[in-house]
Amino acid sequence: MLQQRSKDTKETIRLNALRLFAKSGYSAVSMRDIANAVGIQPGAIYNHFPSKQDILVDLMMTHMVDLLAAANDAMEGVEGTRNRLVAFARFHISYQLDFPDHVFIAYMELRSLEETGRQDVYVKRDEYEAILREVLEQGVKEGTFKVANAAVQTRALLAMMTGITVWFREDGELNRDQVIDCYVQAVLQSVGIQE
Amino acid sequence: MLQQRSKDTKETIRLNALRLFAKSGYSAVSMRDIANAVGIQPGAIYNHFPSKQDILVDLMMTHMVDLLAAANDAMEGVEGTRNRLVAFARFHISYQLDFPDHVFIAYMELRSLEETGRQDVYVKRDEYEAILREVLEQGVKEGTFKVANAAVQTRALLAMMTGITVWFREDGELNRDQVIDCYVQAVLQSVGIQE
DNA sequence: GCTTATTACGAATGGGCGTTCATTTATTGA
DNA sequence: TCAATAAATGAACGCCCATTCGTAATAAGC
Repeated sequence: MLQQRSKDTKETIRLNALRLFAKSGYSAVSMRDIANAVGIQPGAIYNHFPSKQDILVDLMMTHMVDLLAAANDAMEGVEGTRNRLVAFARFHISYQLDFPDHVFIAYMELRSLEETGRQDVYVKRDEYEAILREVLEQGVKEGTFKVANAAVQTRALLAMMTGITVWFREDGELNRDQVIDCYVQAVLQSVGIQE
Repeated sequence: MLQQRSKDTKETIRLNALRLFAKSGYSAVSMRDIANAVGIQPGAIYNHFPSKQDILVDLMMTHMVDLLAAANDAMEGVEGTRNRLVAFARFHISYQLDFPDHVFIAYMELRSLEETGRQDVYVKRDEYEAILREVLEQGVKEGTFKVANAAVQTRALLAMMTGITVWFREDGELNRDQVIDCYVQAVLQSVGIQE
């Protein structure tokens, strides 16, 4: 039997675990499933991750850190609350569409995390939510936006935009940019801005 | 050992399975977990349901049927697109808050359903989405609403409103009615209506 | 009160689970 | 070149899984 010997086995494990977790859910995926997908024996995974739980924590934390960095990047230098809202919306939706699996497990598998990892993820998520919330608060303060409660609206908008991955298909009736435009318009109007 | 003998064991199984599935996910919950919660032996469940999968199908289909009936009820006799939109929004959000576990598993455990049950649920879900979509289409036709694409906006709004259960707590900063008002305003504004 | 249908128990089935480990093989650095 | 390290195998561990089944206890109909 030929042995696959490569430096990036760890990365391959990550990729396959992510895909499988996203498709079937953390608890429905076994270490054997992951090992099969990678093409190694189950035991070999433990050379790279101390446990199944650690794979999930790794995936979720990596995602949150990357997401935050990318978001801050996208917002940097954008001036004006309206522009900042549009920038955030476009960034968020694009990110969902680019990394649907990451987003899905970060959202869905919080309950599969043991306490330690969960708290870390919560902190990052709050940090991410704060970016949008601050834009909304600023807009309300200036009178640009009409929003009853910025914190509530933040969660409402994030849920709205995140939901896109549930139904969007690249080969569907509308293409990516058309759908993004629809959502951006909905976001803008929802804060009381008419085009 | 005392034996619990009651006609509504089946209903108790349903209740506990729902609660456990919502908390931990279908595949993370074992028949032993359910039996423990009910206070019977695992084997006894099979007097009421032919399999674990059938419990899930039962829960999801019952929910979808109830949801549809309640929605049609709530919309009956409501005239005018704006009123109908508000009625639907209020109904949908209230229903989420009243039955968060039902809603959660109907949304989350579609992937745990085998093909047969899944198709049935999809049909019901489409039927439900159609109620909102038709309101939006009507509003666009009359010029009451400003919406780029009614089908997209339907999914966007449903995702937004459904997301409320993720964070809302009855003992939180805002009470139920205040939160509903926030969401209704966001919904109305998102279709281009200013209060 | 007795028969019959329900519903429960409790033990067993075969199989899959996460994880461990002794061992072998490949790669790396001096 | 050769020891040291890293990464794989493959078999095993004990445990839990969904489900089955013979048997016992209960409830319902006559």
